[in-house]
Amino acid sequence: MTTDMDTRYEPQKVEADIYRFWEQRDAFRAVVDRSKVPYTIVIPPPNVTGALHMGHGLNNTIQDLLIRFERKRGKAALWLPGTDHAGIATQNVVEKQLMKTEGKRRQQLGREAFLERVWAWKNEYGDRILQQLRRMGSSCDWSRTRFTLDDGLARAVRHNFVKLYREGLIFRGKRIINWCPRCETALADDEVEKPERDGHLWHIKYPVKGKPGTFVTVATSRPETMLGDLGVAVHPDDERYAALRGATLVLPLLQREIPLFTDTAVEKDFGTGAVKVTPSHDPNDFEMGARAKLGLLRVMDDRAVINEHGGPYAGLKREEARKRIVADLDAAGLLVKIDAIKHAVGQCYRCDTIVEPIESLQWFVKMRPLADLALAALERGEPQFHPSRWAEFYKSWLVDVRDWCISRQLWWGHRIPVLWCSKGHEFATEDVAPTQCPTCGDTSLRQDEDVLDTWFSSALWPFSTLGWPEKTDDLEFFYPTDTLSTDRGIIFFWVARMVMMGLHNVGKIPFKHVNIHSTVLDEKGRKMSKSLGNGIDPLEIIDGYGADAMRYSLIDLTVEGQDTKLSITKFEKGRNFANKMWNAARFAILKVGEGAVTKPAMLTDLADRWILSRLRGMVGSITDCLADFRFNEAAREMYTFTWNHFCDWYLEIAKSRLEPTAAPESREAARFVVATVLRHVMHVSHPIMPYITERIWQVLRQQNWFTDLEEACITARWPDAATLPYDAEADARVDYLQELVRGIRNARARNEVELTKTVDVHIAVPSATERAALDQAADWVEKLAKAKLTYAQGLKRPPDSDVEVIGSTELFLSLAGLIDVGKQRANLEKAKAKLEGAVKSVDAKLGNAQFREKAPAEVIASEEKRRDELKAELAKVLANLDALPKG
RNA sequence: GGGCGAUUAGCUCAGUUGGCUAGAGCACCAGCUCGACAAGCUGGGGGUCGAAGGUUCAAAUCCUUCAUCGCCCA
Repeated sequence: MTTDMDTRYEPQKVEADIYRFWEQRDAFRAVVDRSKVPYTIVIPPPNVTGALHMGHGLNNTIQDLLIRFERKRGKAALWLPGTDHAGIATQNVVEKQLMKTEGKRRQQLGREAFLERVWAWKNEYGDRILQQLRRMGSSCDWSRTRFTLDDGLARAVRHNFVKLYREGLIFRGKRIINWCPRCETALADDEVEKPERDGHLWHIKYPVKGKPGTFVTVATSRPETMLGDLGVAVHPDDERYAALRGATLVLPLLQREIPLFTDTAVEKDFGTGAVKVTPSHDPNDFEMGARAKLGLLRVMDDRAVINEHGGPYAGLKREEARKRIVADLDAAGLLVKIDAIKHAVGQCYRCDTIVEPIESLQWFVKMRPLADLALAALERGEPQFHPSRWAEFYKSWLVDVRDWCISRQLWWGHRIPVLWCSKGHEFATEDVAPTQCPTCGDTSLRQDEDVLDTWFSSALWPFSTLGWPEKTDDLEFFYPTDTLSTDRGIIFFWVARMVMMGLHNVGKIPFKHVNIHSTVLDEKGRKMSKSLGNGIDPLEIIDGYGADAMRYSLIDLTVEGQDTKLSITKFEKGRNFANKMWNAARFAILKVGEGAVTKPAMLTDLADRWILSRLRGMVGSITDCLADFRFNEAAREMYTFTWNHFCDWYLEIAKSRLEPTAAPESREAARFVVATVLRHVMHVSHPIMPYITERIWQVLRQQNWFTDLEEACITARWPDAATLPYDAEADARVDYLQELVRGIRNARARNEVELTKTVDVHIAVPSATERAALDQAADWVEKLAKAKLTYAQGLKRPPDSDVEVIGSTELFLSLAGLIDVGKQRANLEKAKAKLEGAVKSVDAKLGNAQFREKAPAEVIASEEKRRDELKAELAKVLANLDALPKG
């Protein structure tokens, strides 16, 4: 890195070098250090198949800024990275590749050979997303990178499974599960998406046996399931069917005889009040069928093709079977009517294929006891959600929790550690290669073919990555973690399950805070998705605008709890800000030059006192904002301070004092102030904009301004606002002087005075206070306003001048020959109207007896003060208006 | 059907616990190459805060109802 600074900040030239610099210094590594307070974040592990998208961009910016902030605050900060094996998604990718390149299905290859292919794929592409995270500037401790299928995590998964199995919290049973016929696996309830779509409700007549001409009409949105009907249910109180109780119906098309039975779960008022019952293909029917002991009858295979129980429809895909069945019913005169309806149809969250509810033998986790642990923790306020409303959302799921189907008919994943011996004994074991049955010693063993839901391993992530089930130093020191930042979409999938497993296994919640970040939408407010092609690639933004610009813009745009609408042009703000910061530093370095800056014994200059006081406010505020999850406020603070206060005002004021010709004492003070401000701005901007601040920091080091400037910004200790001076007088005086400068500029613009021309300005100040302010700063007011000032109390208005009233101060701009009475009058009339309106509203308020009686004293006092000020200002405006030549 | 969120300038959004004349960025208009920055500087125009009620001395802010949009659950 060199000190040469281009006139524009060019992130492409420096980011890679800076990242290397941090890595060479081992700056991201977290060490167990009991003299420090730990601060831990575990990354939500992205899928190995994934590519960085803007949601990752935002979430990882948040995590990185928290980690950088806490690291700079002196904590032992650990950001633990890694990836998730993503069972279905990864298996799909490799299956597709296999089909494309070799025309083979995985079954043709066999389990072992196929898994070799997946591992090969993972080893080649699996860390692509981690490389992309580096581009963003993510300061993860890469030495601790974990993968949900690596040995340690596999061990944790087996340990957890066996523990839950022995505790009776994992069981195997026949239930209706969601089956994806494309992925050929079971899915958990929350892996099914249910968008509303157009469908039909077919009303079908089922003939009553032995009563020709008598029918019971049922309605269904899935007519093909009638092949599996084992009964028709009505409510026991439904008078319409009282006469038919105990009747037998004849299932159309198959002529199967099925009973009409009663069940209180039937809704009398819905449709005809009679429902067809297909126990193997619907969760409600499964329950009713069990109560009525109807038995089970699956009519579809794992690829949603009608099986041998479907009679003439055997061999048809479900869609084709539906068409044929409807046509045949119609031909038989059994189709009463077809209603168009809108209904929610389940589809696979990985491939969008319509999910088939099917009766199947699967492994489940009994969730109630675990959810109760999480609910009890929530009562204690653990974890804390940001924004807090998500706690309710999370709670609602825990209250209504259902058992979790954890077996998947996939090959890529953690194999279920349950075995059976040839005598039929079942056992679960942590042993990877068990040789005999613990019950009978039989050595002929068969392991369950299925693997576990990916979320089963993700649920252990905050502690399995720290060494659990071993009692490691890492686990003891870094657990519970501090903050989990994630998307609201996986509060149930992941957050809730981590909490339950953390409480159950480690006895402590896995994280103290859960930050639910915004959802990133496109400029039209739609979710960014591959299929819409409306995503913005973070890497393109980094290439074009720089990582800091992307990070800054994302944080600036993202209000806690609101979704973020994004378009490429939004990143210009971040880029422009980085450029501004760069140029401020460039200017400072140019003018302050090399060599030590020394703190003056006393700060005398008003502008110096003012900017340091503002700096104090900004540092304190950003510290609070970052500690309090108000990131966009922090972004705005640094922007306003750097751009408006520091660049627009302080640097402009200090320019002449930094010239070599300036008085040495004044110049030294200005050098000190510029250097100090810059140093602090780099500190507090670092969490959001790490690259540019580190780059500038390195240039500052070469300037040798400070003997105590740490070697790297990333690890330099976060500043304490309390060490900076608070100066109310300077704040107030500079506010006033800024008003004067703006007033003069305004009058100049109104009168079209050329920018190069210095104008004479007479200022009638109302009191000694304002005079004192001008005594301290007239030089820079003159410079910034391009004016020659004369000021005193009670100064009269010179001839040929325009006036600007600022509170109780009058500014008279001498305009020999250029005076335009019309413009002056318009200006004063406008001021008059505005002031009169304000005075009227204040008078109304103060004239109200209720207000005087009930409002707090300080509010009344401030209103009175305001009224006096407004009236004084109005009086001056009126007097000046009066003095204008008539006509 | 139930729950949550949103509605503020042309656009995208801020606006703490109710308390000055409601702010910013972009866009727009006018003027600026003045030795940090045109990705810039200076000045300016632009809003009855979705609607209607209510509480209050005081409402963008609290309450009720309604409208529109979005998300989640059934």
